[in-house]
Amino acid sequence: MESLTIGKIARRAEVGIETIRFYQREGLIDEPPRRESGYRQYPEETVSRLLFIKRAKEIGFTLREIKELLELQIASPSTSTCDEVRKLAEEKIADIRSKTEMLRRMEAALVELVDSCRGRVVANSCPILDVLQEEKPDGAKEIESNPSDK
Amino acid sequence: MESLTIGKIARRAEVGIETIRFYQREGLIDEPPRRESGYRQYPEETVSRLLFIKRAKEIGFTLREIKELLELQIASPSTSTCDEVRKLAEEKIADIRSKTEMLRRMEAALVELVDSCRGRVVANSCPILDVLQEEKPDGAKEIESNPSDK
DNA sequence: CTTGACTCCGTAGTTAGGTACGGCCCTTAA
DNA sequence: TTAAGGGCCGTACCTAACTACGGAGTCAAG
Repeated sequence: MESLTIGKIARRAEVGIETIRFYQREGLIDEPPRRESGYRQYPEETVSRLLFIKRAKEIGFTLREIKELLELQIASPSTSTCDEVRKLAEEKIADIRSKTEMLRRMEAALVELVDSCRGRVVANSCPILDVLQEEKPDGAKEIESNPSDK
Repeated sequence: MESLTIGKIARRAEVGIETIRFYQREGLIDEPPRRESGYRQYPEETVSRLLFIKRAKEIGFTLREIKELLELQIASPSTSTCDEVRKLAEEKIADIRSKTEMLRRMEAALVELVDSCRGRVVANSCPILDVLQEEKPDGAKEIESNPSDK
């Protein structure tokens, strides 16, 4: 009763039908049950999955990474993978924090830019690139002792 | 004196030489001055630019978008563009906030996952996809009155 | 019971973003 | 002064992630 054709989930998730077939081949979407005719029958849930993929792509995850993220939930098969799951999840959290930090800096730089524009003062050198100035708050790391970089 | 060859900035920014030439062609890096021999001479600043591009790519910006971001600083030519600059900057801020929000949700979901793993309770259905459940805190928008989506 | 929209599949083509090649010239340290 | 290691250029190639095609079977509204 609550099953959808590929065309319907495509419209709901705002992706192409071919894209869904592609994700299927790549293992991001499970192979759904079929009618006798061969038509795919998707559960509602698949729409969420597609939306998740879309959003995750927007924040720079590759399909490979997104697949890993999605698999983090289905780690039920063997309980021994719990540590692995935790490890991978922690890696992803680190990725996410790094991305968030960059976004925070970029937002600050852009807000500053907008403010200076509002104040009728067009900053001659807007601070987008300053995003990186702060990259190493202390100069402890990267002493650049590499002699090949003459 | 403070000029670098393409190989040196490539090593400093940890990108390939060919990539730099490619960015040059695409207009993300200005054409630098040359020696009589034709060798490119880059200022230190170019390294920051390359690092910025790298980081911006990691958070899902395309090269086209990154170019726009970089151009937001050099809006000095005509003061009349101030409004345009502000408009574009505000759009980018909105993009950034949307990305940040998705990252915040994903991080929360993963932290929850790690916590439940730690507690020796492997959640049977980990909450990665719940990221989307909250997508519309109120159900006001998207009434889905489209009759073609039968 | 037909007709127009939908779906099937395999395969080929496309775009973004690099990456490699190769023949030749330049630089620099021994 | 020479040889190893850059660097120059144009062009060709590559991977990821789609996107399109086409011929044949299916569904459902009228």
